[in-house]
Amino acid sequence: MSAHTPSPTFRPLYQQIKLLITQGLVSGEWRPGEVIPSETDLATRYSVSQGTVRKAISDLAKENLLVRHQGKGTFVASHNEAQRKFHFLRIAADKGDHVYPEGELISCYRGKADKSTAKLLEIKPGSGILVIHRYMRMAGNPVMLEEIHLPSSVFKGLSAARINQYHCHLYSMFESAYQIRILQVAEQIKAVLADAGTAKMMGVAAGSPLLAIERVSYTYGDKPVEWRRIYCNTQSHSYVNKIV
Amino acid sequence: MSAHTPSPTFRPLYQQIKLLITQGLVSGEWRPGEVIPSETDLATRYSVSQGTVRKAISDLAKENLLVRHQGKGTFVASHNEAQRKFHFLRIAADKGDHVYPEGELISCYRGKADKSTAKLLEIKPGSGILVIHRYMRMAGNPVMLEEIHLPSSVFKGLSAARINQYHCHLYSMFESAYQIRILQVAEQIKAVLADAGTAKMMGVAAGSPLLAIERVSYTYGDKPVEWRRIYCNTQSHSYVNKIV
DNA sequence: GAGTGGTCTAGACCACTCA
DNA sequence: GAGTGGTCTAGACCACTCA
Repeated sequence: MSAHTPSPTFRPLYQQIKLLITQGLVSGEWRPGEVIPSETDLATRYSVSQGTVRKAISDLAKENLLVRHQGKGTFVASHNEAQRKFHFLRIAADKGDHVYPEGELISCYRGKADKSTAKLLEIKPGSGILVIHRYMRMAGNPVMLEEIHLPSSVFKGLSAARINQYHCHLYSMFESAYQIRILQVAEQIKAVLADAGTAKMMGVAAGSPLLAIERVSYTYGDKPVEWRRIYCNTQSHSYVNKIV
Repeated sequence: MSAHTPSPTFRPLYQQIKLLITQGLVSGEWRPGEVIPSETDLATRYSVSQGTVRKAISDLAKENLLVRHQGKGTFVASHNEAQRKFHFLRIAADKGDHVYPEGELISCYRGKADKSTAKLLEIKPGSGILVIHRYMRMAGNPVMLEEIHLPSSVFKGLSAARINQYHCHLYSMFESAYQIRILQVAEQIKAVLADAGTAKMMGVAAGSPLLAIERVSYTYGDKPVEWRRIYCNTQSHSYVNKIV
């Protein structure tokens, strides 16, 4: 690979290396939790200096695609890691320890994308989707009620059985069963009043205040692969956010 | 400055440089919006290579303390920059453009910190505090109602007049008038029902759902310098969050 | 002790800004 | 054209991990 190419096609070498490494991740050459080749190996493979590979890896680590461990190597990030479990789950009990909620599948069925769902998932209206309802329980109480929409073209063969097989850990299942890694989520949060049906399911009085969170989740290349609506009982839990 | 110092006192040079630069920011040697010396100048000043200064600056830029502009120099970050205006303000209208809300001061008075306020601000109970009430209006409507608590030991001589002088841009005022730069905020969000008084002030029916956001804001060294409670009407606005 | 990532240097050259 | 940050290299040595 040549050093600098002149403008206007100028693109730094390390960005090209980032793309090559990302391709290795997308293609599954290196899978979540696995170690990738060392910096020096990648440097010879791509015919660049170790410093250039290093910059590419640093960026990818910053973007949470890779995790570096001094002395051990660089690993493909995974939702199975402890510190990632809470990364996209910003609900915490006001008192007590930070306990990971237990998912409980309510239902899973096939349907067609309506106009707004299609727009959010960037698919054609009428395309097949999967609709999943589940509880997230904390200390046994149903703190969240979720309605999850997935494009069935991406999640082929997904069923209630498979969800339960992964103990309702959806993002881990996306990774392991479909090689879909969630990298980013965008949320819109509102305060709403619980309607009769939702209230009953969540064990609160009708008209209770709930957080209504709409989330779209993105994988490589900013491709949306999930949208969900979450109702959250904030009686004794809060949505926590840290902005730096 | 010597190259590597042996363990156990080992601390990378670039981290020491980060500290030195941060001290220049805290002391006011370089003020928000101003340019700091070039990488080569800092390298000679601190007797390290330009690469080491560069790594220190990169980190500080990543932490939003500095902003780099190729060809121009490295600048001290400021809340007056356009892209920072919305950084800590995650409320957006569901429809229409991204308009910055107008602040409207309701009241500003002195008080004493109760136990919980003291704990959040890390001051002694009974210490003097300033309490500020204000609206944040979007397109004229009071979308947010805020109750802001500041330690008076930090914000000496703060008054309604000074707040209005800065057009209710509090974080800009913190910077310009008190050299306090907000670097990080931690929020807890709940859904609540509007009580009669709050409802009246916000122009909604009593019992309407509102977001209740509790925010603690931190400056250099993770020092808390503000806590506020925000009530937000999410009828036609949302709290937006992007998690990467 | 071999292999990994982490730090640091000195030097080259490029892209961008501004006068 | 001078000055800034941005990229890239080659090489040295350090801290950490694991067998």
